[in-house]
Amino acid sequence: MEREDFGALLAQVMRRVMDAERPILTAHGLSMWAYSVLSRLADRPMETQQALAKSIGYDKSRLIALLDDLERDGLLTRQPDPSDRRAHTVTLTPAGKARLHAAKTDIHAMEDDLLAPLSPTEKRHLLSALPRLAQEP
Amino acid sequence: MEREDFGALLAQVMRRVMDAERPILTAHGLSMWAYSVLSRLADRPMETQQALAKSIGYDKSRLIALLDDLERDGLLTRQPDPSDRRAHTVTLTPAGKARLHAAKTDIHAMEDDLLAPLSPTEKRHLLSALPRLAQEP
DNA sequence: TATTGTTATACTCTATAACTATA
DNA sequence: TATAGTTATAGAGTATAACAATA
Repeated sequence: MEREDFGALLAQVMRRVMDAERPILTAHGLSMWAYSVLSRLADRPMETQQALAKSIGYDKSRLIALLDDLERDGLLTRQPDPSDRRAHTVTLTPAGKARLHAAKTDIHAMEDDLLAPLSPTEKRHLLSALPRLAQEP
Repeated sequence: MEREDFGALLAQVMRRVMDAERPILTAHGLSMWAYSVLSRLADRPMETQQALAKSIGYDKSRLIALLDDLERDGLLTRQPDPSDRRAHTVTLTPAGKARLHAAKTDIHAMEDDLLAPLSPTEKRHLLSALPRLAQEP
């Protein structure tokens, strides 16, 4: 086998990143999925919970309990859409933004540490290549 | 938030790769973990099952049933180490090597496809950077 | 006593299908 | 009828502890 699997390499790096991320998120009172939800809502509110679930690759039924917790903690709000009262718009609260920002700061510091072995050029190439690989062509 | 999380990017790419890998492995009669075991054994046999479990990030207790299946299918053998009869050396059979090679060929083709949007330089940088990020410093 | 492979068991995560309320 | 959110439940995946054989 001439070359190592790209997927296997990704998995190994992923494992390292997640192992380093878990304690940071725990310290901020967030699970991995909670962090994923808050991150997704940082840019703009989501019109429906279903769209939110799909965009982070989560199941709409599992999302309920997660949103319940985050809402109870005051990190986000669910508001029925006036034009379609079945749908709920999910919005980050100021407290949610603050919590996210605090966690993200620590995570970025950890990631910078992890990426330190790379040269600036490599780092730049990596961070420019990954987004293109992430989305369907 | 100035930049996207490295971890989030990795997760997205990982999701794409795994979605593309699953049907290929199924076609070759392998689960993700089975493929991981065979890949790990490709270079050289493992002296103990415990070492094998650790090196692929799996649980030693869960490994049992997986090895049972792979052994029953004739893809690998477990042999008690003569010097320590508690330990079992796990070795790939010719059939195991053939199955792995067939699967790996298809997976590499899929990966080449997935990496196609990158320039040769980017691809080279990526495949050289990941192994260094994969291992602890 | 400690370790390897193994088994049993409990726990978490995930997917599926059904229910309600709106449309 | 179809869809958004929700609930309930079954199944897969995972972790933990305990056991027998060997060191």
